[in-house]
Amino acid sequence: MARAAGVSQATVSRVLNGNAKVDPALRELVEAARRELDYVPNASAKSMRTAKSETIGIVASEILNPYFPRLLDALTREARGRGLSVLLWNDEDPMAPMAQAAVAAGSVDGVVFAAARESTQGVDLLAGRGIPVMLVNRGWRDKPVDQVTSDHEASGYQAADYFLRHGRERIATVFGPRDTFASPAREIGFRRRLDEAGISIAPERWLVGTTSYEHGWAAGMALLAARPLPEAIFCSADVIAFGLLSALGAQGVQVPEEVWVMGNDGLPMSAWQPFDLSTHRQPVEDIARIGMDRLVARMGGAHDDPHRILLPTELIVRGSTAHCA
Amino acid sequence: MARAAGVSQATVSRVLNGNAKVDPALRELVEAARRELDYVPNASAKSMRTAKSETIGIVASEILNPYFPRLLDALTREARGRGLSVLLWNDEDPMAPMAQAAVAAGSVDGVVFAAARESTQGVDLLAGRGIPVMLVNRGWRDKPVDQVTSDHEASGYQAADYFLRHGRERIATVFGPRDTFASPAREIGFRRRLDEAGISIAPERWLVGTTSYEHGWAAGMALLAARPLPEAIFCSADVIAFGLLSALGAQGVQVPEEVWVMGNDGLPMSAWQPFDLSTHRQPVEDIARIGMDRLVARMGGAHDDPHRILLPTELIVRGSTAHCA
DNA sequence: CTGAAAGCGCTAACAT
DNA sequence: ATGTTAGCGCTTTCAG
Repeated sequence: MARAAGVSQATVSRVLNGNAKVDPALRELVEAARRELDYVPNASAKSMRTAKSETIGIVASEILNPYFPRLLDALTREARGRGLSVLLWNDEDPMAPMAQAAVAAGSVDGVVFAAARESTQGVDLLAGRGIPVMLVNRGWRDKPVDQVTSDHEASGYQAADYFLRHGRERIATVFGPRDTFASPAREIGFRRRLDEAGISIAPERWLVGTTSYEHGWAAGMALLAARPLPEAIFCSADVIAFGLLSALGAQGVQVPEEVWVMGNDGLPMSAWQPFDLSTHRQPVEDIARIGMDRLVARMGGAHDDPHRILLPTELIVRGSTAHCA
Repeated sequence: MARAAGVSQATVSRVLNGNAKVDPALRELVEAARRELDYVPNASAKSMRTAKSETIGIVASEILNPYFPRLLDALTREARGRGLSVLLWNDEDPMAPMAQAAVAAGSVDGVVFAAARESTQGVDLLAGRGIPVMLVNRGWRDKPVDQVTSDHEASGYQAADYFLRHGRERIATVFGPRDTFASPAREIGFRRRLDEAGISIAPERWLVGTTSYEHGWAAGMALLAARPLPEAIFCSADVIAFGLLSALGAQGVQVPEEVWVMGNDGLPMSAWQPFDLSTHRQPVEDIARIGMDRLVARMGGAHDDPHRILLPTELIVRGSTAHCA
């Protein structure tokens, strides 16, 4: 390439990186040669020399969770907009071994944890070594690690508040796993609002299981077994609510006339007619943008205290709660 | 690392790569030091020296298509099982510029095209330069490029055959975009079976649009406007069928009593009670496994003719067609 | 402002 | 069987 342009290797580097002052004539020579040859600098050589890879890794453990594609789409767009490549690790191990190895090998400059489950050790290992780490949509109050998340606890609180404001006090709830971040936070928020109102829920109406259609279905069947029916049911994830609504429908229970149902996540699917589900929309694009901003700042050497950013969710009222009985 | 183990750099390399014979005592020395230091060889240096990155790229243009997560999950698992890293490019440009740049920079050894749309130019550029390229779930009869895909045309043929075998001859169809691979192939197969039976479909009952719930909904509304209703409707994607079923339901049309509906893809969601959709299941895991096998062979230097592998889909009969009117 | 040269951390050829 | 050495393609001093 330097030969083709008739200049030194150093000049090529200077032109391509735009750092130093180069004579316009030489610059044009280099750029012509680059166009001619479709030249792209070798990433390994550059990375070895600079100790930067211009690549981030994303740790994902739940690609099949219907919540994930939106987040992945947003994250990859943000990365692209910043000239960063994305390594995707489909890894459910809490140690995040693929991330550890890639960081140790210098393959990535930073790591986004998008995994739903609480993989403390993997994050600790990286953060402890000073590697730029970003937690998206995972609250983790005590850890000195950057994190951007929608305010799961507030959305739980607001869901309960919405039920109570509309006079629905005989309530049931269906939650996802306790070893994730979002679901327990929503539980805490929901319970807090109930406590304020002095309302309690019997254990058999406070169900915990997986984040899945199947769990929602099973929960629906279980809740229908006892009378009187709840006036309102909160699900910690839309996909759970889909299963619940399906079970209610299969048993001939009218929503919202007999029971209100509210989900959480704001999946596009929640607007589909058979569900028409009231829910809280998560600001996924904002999470990705702000999170990536922060990660890039860390990779650029920012040494300030970790940020913990909570973004508000937006209540979307649809047919599953809209019409009073 | 060589210093820590008290041996030469070359011996370290030999132990870690396991290629050459090394004295067991020295080997143990090296391995002890590696455990001690958590040493991982620098990926850039290795890559520069070997001109291999042990990384593949995946070109994806439709992360939000509900079909995609299963494929991505399967592909990343297969890659991990082979010790390959995965760069994900969320890129809807037909030239696949991110893939071009990464290949030119030596960042990847091979490229999987998982994009639904027909991005001919990007594939041509890579394949023309002899880069290992794999097309998953995209038929491309004429191109000298490896490809593994479910047999979209056969699944269309079988869907029509199923309708006709059950005496459903007043048929409507709802397809996805013509500039993709899967949908037109399904169209061709479906039409071929109809032609064999001498059955034709009026243009207003042969709808083409996007692969989306919304298109399915709109198609449903359009098809309901004319009487008599079709006896059976084929959708080229499950997600279209979801919209169609929703529209039929909203208009009080009974499925399957009044109309049969069949989808295509075999999404897990198609089993959900509100849809209970007959469909063709794509062998996504097999596609990923066989495709990755082939790509790895190419990256290993295989120079034989491109493979074009068609995998059969499996008809799943559910409530949307099961019960005769 | 430009070129020459060193060196990033590996692997492979060569020498022992 | 092991060590020594060259060199992959860049960026960055350092001279000029």
